[in-house]
Amino acid sequence: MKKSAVFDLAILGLLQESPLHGYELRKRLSALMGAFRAISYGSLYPALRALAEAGYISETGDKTAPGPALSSKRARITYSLTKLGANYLKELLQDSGPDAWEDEGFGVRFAFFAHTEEVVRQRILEGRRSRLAERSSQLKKSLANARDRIDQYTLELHRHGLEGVENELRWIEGLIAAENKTQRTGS
Amino acid sequence: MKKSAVFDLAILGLLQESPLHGYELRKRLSALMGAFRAISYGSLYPALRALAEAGYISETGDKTAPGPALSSKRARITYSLTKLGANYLKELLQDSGPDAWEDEGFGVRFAFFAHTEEVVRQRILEGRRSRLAERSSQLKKSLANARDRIDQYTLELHRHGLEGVENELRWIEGLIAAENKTQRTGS
DNA sequence: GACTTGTTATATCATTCCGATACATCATTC
DNA sequence: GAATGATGTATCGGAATGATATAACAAGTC
Repeated sequence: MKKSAVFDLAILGLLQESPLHGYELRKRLSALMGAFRAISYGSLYPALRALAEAGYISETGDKTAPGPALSSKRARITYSLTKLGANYLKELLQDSGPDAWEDEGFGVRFAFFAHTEEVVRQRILEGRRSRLAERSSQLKKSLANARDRIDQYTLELHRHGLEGVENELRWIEGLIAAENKTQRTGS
Repeated sequence: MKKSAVFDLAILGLLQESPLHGYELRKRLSALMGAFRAISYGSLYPALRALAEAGYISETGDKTAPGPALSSKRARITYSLTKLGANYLKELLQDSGPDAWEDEGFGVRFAFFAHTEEVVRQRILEGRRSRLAERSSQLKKSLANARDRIDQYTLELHRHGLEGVENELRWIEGLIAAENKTQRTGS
């Protein structure tokens, strides 16, 4: 029943900036996720339909074209955010729970930080920081334990994994510092 | 029909070292994937069953216990690699195609590098290197284009993504250099 | 002894999600 | 004019997840 809220957020957030059709939406979505894999149409179109049914977005396009002239232009459905959808988006942007700082969700949330309240931003960054710190200490422990028992290659793989986590941790800490500075200065 | 071969490889590779039961296997599998998410039992058990049916692994355990004494010990099925499975594993370890250097597969392949031939190792590393180089240049281009058009936060997200890719690229290049050195020195 | 809590262990199922594919229009290049 | 490739909407089978059920056992606690 409760589908991926992050997904909805990404769609609504992109539509907030400007109305888009599915193809373009997918491209932006993929860009948003960055290095991650692109989402498929098999996920996108059903999600759009669900959002439309819920009244959060509206479809306008040549699909429901006035009868005769449907062959003149290419079928192309433009989705735009409704007022109801804008409210829902605002609500989603308030959330600072685990979904917001776990791996799948964080990138999307961060991308919309410009539309997120200062307090919420800080909570999310702090949540992510503590998540990464926990993972880092786990990896360190596991590395220390395994040091002698395991394969050189596996060891190197884990070492590199730890390095990546610590890199992101430093990044987050820099962001938190920047947020605090901005706050004190008053934007 | 052709399920995830990487998955099979990971299971067979772990069972090669020692026979294991499902629960322990899952833990090792998760550790192997490192920071990535753990695979679920809903994937593991069907996969084990399929491998058993194919004759690559054998199940031995108290499940098929001698009738009366089945309540004495906890049900626990131990899986071990068969000769057929060992051959199949060897075959899988020969592969140096795209599956071996894409994101999902590379980590697993690398973890079993100790059981992989020198030539294959080099091909896989080179494949990964070129994959990462391509991604890096794409990201750079996209960053240069977007510089002025997009959000500060989104920009920072992409910048950090690029940083991560370049980090891994340097790591891979270091590994390639190390392999070459080892090869020239003769192990 | 009875109780909770936590770990080990196997198993299934609905929902979700992806990859492939099909179809069609338009722009470009040769 | 015809091939190629980008744009665009849409669906389907199969695969994977997340949640959940069940159960034996261990360790502590009251």
